[in-house]
Amino acid sequence: MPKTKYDRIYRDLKTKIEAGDYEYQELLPSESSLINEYDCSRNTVRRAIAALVRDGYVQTMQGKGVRNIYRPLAQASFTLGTIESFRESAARNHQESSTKVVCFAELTADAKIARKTGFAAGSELYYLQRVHYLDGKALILNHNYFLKSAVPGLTKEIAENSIYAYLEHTLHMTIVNSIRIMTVEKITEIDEKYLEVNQNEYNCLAVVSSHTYNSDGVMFEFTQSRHRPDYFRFQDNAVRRRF
Amino acid sequence: MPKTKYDRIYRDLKTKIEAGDYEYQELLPSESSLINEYDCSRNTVRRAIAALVRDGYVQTMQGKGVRNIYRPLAQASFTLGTIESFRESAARNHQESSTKVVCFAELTADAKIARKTGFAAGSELYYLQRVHYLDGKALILNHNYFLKSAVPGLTKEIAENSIYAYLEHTLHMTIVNSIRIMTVEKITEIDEKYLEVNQNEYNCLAVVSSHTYNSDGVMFEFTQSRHRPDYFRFQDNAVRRRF
DNA sequence: GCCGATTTGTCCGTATGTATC
DNA sequence: CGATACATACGGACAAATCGG
Repeated sequence: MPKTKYDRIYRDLKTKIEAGDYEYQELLPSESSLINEYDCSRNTVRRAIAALVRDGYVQTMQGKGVRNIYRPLAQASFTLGTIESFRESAARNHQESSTKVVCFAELTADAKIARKTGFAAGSELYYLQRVHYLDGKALILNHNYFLKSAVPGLTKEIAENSIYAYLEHTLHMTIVNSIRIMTVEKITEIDEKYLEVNQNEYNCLAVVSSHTYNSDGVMFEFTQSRHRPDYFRFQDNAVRRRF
Repeated sequence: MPKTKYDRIYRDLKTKIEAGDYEYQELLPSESSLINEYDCSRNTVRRAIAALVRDGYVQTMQGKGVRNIYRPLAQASFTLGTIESFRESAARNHQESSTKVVCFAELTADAKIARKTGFAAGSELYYLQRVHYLDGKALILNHNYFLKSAVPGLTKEIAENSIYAYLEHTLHMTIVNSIRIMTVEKITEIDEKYLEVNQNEYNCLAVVSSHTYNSDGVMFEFTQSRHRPDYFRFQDNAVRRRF
């Protein structure tokens, strides 16, 4: 599966760390021994290690070595920094997932929708409402807007499964990056209807709005994900920039 | 100020992009012309560009070039992926900030605190409650726990200003990374007291819990930041991993 | 305190592959 | 098809930090 050399090394080390091959705080093998082990250049090893640093798995110390700081998560959570479909993060957390399409429509963006989504007014769009279930519980209500010209042939059946699999494997689109904003908003009647939250308990929910781009540089998706507050959980590894 | 060559290039390009030197969707100069412009190797240019990709400023396209996708933010927000002190993000957003220490205590971690913070039971800790103000409004209630052995000599006066400045410039500590979890929690009386939120309007708030490590690999800080929901706003640029 | 060995950090040059135009 | 552009990979040199003798 790994297409490149550094990816193979990255995955191999990551698997070993997750399996507990290195103690918490233990040093990994030095770069030079990894070079021998994987029969590659120093740059290639360093690239794999840099990816582990970004993941929060290890930290590097000049003159000392590379330390394992990985701690298994106590609870399942979504991740920041990388794009994952709902199905993918469910699989990563070893959870059962399913998706129900409660609305599938085609529309033309008016001024209000344009302002809300960032698409140009007049754009032809698919508009979907989808509910994501994890281990049988309704957790997320998604409002998806897809640019029809970039995502032709979308159907309700595809949306019940994985839209991203359709984009990547059938349309051969390359998804590149997604700019996301997380906020907290008041709960609405629609939220209540699909997410079965008791307003007396929680009167707001977590909202993740995202603008997603493909390799042609076109923003092809705007999505607003409304998360049940009691199950909302995002994880992030932040690094200090030292310049 | 930039200590390395790739940092100088990174900052220079970033400044130009923010200043609007390149149109949205316009291509940046090719790697080879940047090599000439900055008189450096290809690796160095690529490293600077990789940092801009991570920031969500540009996207690279094999065979085509590097496209500017930077859009100035409509609203101020905190960032994910990088560690910023409250003062630093306020400055980035051109906002006035101040901090009030409402509790400064020293304590020894019992079993309950150990479970909550991740410090070993018996650890000597500083415990602080601080309220952060932005443009005069109380936005964040922070519960900080610092490991006394790693952060000696902390005082209320230091905490009123910038603890991170003290850590980095006085103690010469190197802050490396921070593992953060974002959740939504019910509002408490303490929150209400300091953040002046009307419970009828919002009965919950956004909580960011973080475990922060220094270059010795010790977790020296656990912080729970409780954000006023109506001003909570975090931004993230996620990339699709393509392997 | 010094020195040498080890380890990571920065930077360079080159070769080859792949995608675009 | 050739020229251009980014992607991967290799190898080498020197700097900076750490550690043990």
